[in-house]
Amino acid sequence: MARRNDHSPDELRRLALDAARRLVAEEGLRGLTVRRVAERIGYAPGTLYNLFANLDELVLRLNAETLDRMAEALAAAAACPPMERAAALVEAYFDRIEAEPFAWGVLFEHRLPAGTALPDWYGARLDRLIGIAVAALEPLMTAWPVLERRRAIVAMWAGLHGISTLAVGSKLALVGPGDPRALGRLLVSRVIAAGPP
Amino acid sequence: MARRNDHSPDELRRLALDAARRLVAEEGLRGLTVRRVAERIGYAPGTLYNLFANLDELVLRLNAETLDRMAEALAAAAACPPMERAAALVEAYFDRIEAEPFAWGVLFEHRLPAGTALPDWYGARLDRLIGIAVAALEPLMTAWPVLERRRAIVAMWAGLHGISTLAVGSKLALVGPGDPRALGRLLVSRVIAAGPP
DNA sequence: GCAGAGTTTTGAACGGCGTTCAATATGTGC
DNA sequence: GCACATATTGAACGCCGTTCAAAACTCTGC
Repeated sequence: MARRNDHSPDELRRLALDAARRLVAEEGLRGLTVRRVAERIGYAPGTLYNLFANLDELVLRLNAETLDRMAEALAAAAACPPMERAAALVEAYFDRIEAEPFAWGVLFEHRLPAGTALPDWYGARLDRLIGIAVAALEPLMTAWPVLERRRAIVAMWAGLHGISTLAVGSKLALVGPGDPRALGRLLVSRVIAAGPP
Repeated sequence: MARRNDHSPDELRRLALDAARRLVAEEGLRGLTVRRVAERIGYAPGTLYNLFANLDELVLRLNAETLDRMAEALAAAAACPPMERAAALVEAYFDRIEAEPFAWGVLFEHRLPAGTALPDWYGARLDRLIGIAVAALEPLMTAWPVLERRRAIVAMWAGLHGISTLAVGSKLALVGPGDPRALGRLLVSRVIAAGPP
């Protein structure tokens, strides 16, 4: 069989990624298998290997789209008056995660085999995200020297990831009071206000 | 076959966890399988199911020990003059992670099947860890109201986890300058110094 | 219409996985 | 020695990711 002509390769990739996203939303990374994706889109497992090098690449593509969605949410939130901007970004960040907690979890749960590096197109997504945060927050950090601002923003960024990761894995509730959003607000507002050491 | 009497059940669990830790150190979570652990300790795969309910429990036990080691490292670092304590804790934290980066990664990479809660004995480990940080740092946070201190410490704690997770998965280098330790120091020192919003 | 070339799709096959469980080998107490 | 209890085994099951020769399809040139 070949060229069923139902779908172009790009359409097939779209179908596969949508099916994968749905599987992840339902059961997390453990529920995402090549065979199940294939079944959901009505093709044989082998077909997926024409579209992606292997399951790892499919997961990376899925994660890239998750990052893109976050980037759009943050960019939209950044378009507000400077005074409210930091708070708006934090809210948008957690809104996005709560909309798709499993997909966000996969971002950290998935690791490439030892020795395999993340592809460039994936790194570009991370860059874009941090770039949005830097552009939005830098002007607010009047207490910081210009050259230190990016570093501080990366620290906040990583800090938010930590909070959200622990929250998604329900390892945060065990440890203390306060919802993740409050912790995120705390972290970001304190670092912005504090100024350098 | 039965009662080979080479090892008591507790000794067997010890052997299995040691083998598991070595496998993780070599290849990460992907390299940790029931069959390989069994092979390394010279028993059949089925035997491991007398010692652990399943592979998930084995991983949780391994993670619990990883948390215990971190707790000991932090407790040791906290026994220093208050002025140096925050910095000492951050250094000890990253020292520990660098000693076993793969094992630390497994802490976040591993998720239980959807719907399964973390067991109590695991939560106790998390509690002990955060308790050590709270006891060590609370006295330093003179700018914070007493009731807010724990919340702020949890936020820092989660923030450090974010930094270390991104660093271990090499998703941090892609995004900005500065080594993880510097970001950790920045986060902790700024929150401690800042005082509440 | 048709033949052949060129692709896409298939599905069986492979080795490995977690997990179960009847059968078995080894102890212990009599 | 013998029966009881238990720790251990390893084959079996159903799943997994991945490969690849064969098959099914489309397209081209006639």
